[in-house]
Amino acid sequence: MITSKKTSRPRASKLARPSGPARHPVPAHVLRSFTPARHDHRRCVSAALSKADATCNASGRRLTPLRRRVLELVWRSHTPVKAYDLLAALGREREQAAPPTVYRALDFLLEAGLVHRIASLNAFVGCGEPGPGHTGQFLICTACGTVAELDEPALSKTIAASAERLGFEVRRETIEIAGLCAGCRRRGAD
Amino acid sequence: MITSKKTSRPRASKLARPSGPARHPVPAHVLRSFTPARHDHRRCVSAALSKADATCNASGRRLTPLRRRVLELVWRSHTPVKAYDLLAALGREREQAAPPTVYRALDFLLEAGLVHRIASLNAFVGCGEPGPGHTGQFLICTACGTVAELDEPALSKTIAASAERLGFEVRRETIEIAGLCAGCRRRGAD
DNA sequence: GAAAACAGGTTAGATGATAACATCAAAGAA
DNA sequence: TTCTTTGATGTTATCATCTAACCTGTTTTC
Repeated sequence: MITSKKTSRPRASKLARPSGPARHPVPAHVLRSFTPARHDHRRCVSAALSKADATCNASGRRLTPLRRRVLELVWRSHTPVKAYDLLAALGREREQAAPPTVYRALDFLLEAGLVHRIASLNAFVGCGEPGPGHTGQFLICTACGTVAELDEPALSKTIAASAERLGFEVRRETIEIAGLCAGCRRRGAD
Repeated sequence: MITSKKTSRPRASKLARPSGPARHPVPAHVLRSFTPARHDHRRCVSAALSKADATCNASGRRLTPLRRRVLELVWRSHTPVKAYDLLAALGREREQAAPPTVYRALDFLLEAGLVHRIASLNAFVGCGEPGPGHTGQFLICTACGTVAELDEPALSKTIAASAERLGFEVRRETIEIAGLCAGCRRRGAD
């Protein structure tokens, strides 16, 4: 995952989202869209880190160098990243890196709402719109591995209605939809 | 899980669902409801096994003694069962029981649609309405551990609509809603 | 009855996650 | 400032979950 990251090309400074006639314009409820084929991923990552700095400052949380570094590694890829891949990446750049190092950082980032855990993959993705309250709704492409994050109130509303009828009190929603993203369908991925 | 199963009382042969004025009558889209406090669980399990026999016969799959036994162990409890609890239970009744024994049986049962995997718990539950095509929608009570399975077309429809707008082709839905069931709320569980 | 396909046993190990305790640094109180 | 408390991380060990690979025996199919 981490190892297979495509080296981003700094000079391809098109807009982050292609300006041509997109076949599937990104609706407003999409917190994190599928990766445009070519985009300046450096910008993508640094934007995420800036947001993280801001939200941590605002909430009085300490985004330490280690935590920030783990967040950066998570954002390095648009596909979910495994804890042990993070561990390996950390191990390459510093002496000390044991499982608790990574898991503690991830716990912090999860709690701060900066990353999400994808239960069906045992993996983690950066959150496109950090902050409390929004729940995980994900579309996961099984071909390219990319994840899009939704915040679809209609979905939560439907769930709430269904739960209501059974007298069930909703606390946490795990919604992970696996399938094929538009790009992979177009190029005929299975 | 397996170890903490309540011994079912064979003589309490009320109906499986209480006939009194239920506060939350079970709607039709509920494939597997929260356990009524008292029900003849033996009947519950044997019904599941009969259904399994039937669907396997119909589809030409071989529900071997081992697979059938694992399915029975899964159904022993209305809460999701962990693979290693199954392994321990098997180990008590036969010599040979290693992880692959259980995981292979579970793979078969998953494929046959006889059990579901709850990704957020790394655990398995029996499927209330075996057969292909229906996707996992679960309400999970964090207090008593019981799981209800839904087949709420409105939910799938909402997801389909959302995916459609992004050109995403849905293949598999993982919907796991954690919270409190009616019973646990009533008795004031946290 | 031989070949092929399938079920299961067995060994080993990869991957995922946590407990428990030690150390050091930052933040707040005296 | 110095002391004290809290929080972050290092370190070791272990538990939990899942899979690969290879082998044996049993059905199924031809």
